Amino acid sequence: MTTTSPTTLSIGEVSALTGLSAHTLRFYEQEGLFVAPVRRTAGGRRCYTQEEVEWLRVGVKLRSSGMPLPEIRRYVQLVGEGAGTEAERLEVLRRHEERVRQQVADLQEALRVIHTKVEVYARHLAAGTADRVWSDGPAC
Amino acid sequence: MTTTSPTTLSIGEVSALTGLSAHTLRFYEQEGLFVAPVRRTAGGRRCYTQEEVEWLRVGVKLRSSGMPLPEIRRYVQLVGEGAGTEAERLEVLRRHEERVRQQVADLQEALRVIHTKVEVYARHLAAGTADRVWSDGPAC
DNA sequence: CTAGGAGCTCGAGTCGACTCGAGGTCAAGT
DNA sequence: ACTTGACCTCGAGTCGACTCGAGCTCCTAG
Repeated sequence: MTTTSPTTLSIGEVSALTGLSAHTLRFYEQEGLFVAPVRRTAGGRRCYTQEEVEWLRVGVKLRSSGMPLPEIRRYVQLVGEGAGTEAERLEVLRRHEERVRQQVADLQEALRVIHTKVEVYARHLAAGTADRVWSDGPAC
Repeated sequence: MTTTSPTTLSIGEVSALTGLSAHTLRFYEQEGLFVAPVRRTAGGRRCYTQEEVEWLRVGVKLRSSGMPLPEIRRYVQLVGEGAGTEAERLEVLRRHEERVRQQVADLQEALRVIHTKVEVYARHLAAGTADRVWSDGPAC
């Protein structure tokens, strides 16, 4: 991957740094997930600033926690509008935070159910090694 | 929705009970998420047993925690094969349990990042009410 | 006996977020 | 000058899990 000046990074470098593919980085730009289009070199190649990479680190967490692209775009757009939009940005983030907390709670509930089942199987297998494992009751 | 005998349930009843749509219940059946095809009335309508509904409660948790249909199908198939497959069933469940734990951990990490950002905005807004909110440093 | 709601099958459509490929350009080492 | 590998754009394809609709049948209450 191309190496760029000390303060600026090629798409390949950013890809390595963020774990996003170059394809995805271009896609995100096109989807408006950067405050402004990424700057280009004379030859037309993207060069990312440190700040953009910083934002990507956050953006990746927003995505991986399930924030839809349109909502991220909205947030970015607010940032782009500058001062005065902070309250709404906060609201967007808070709403998402709440959703993630709910998600975690739901997963933990699922985990409870799954783990119970795991325990049942584990117990029966431990008890029945070299023996017939229970064949009564619901089979699943 | 049609009401059925005391021990058996119509698709509408099961839908109400599990939160899955009738469409989805049929889809699941076709995808092999039941040990055997659901029994039918003389008129060709599905009638679910209590046991099947019991299983759906578990199945729903597996799905909602992200287990892919093919893996659920595999588990169901093992159940269908009867005694002797318990060890593999356990393994399938354990593998999924592990994935869910990882998912939770990832979400919690994302939550940490998001919450930090929320706090930053909250603090700045609290400090700057009726004043200009910070306009220095990275804008996002 | 008839009306209307619940079910049935089958095939097609949707949705979001990538992911890929073709066909070309740019740049750095030899 | 050439080769090679990283980039570029644009449009199309993929994937999983539903979701919907058309056109038909069934059943029960009035």
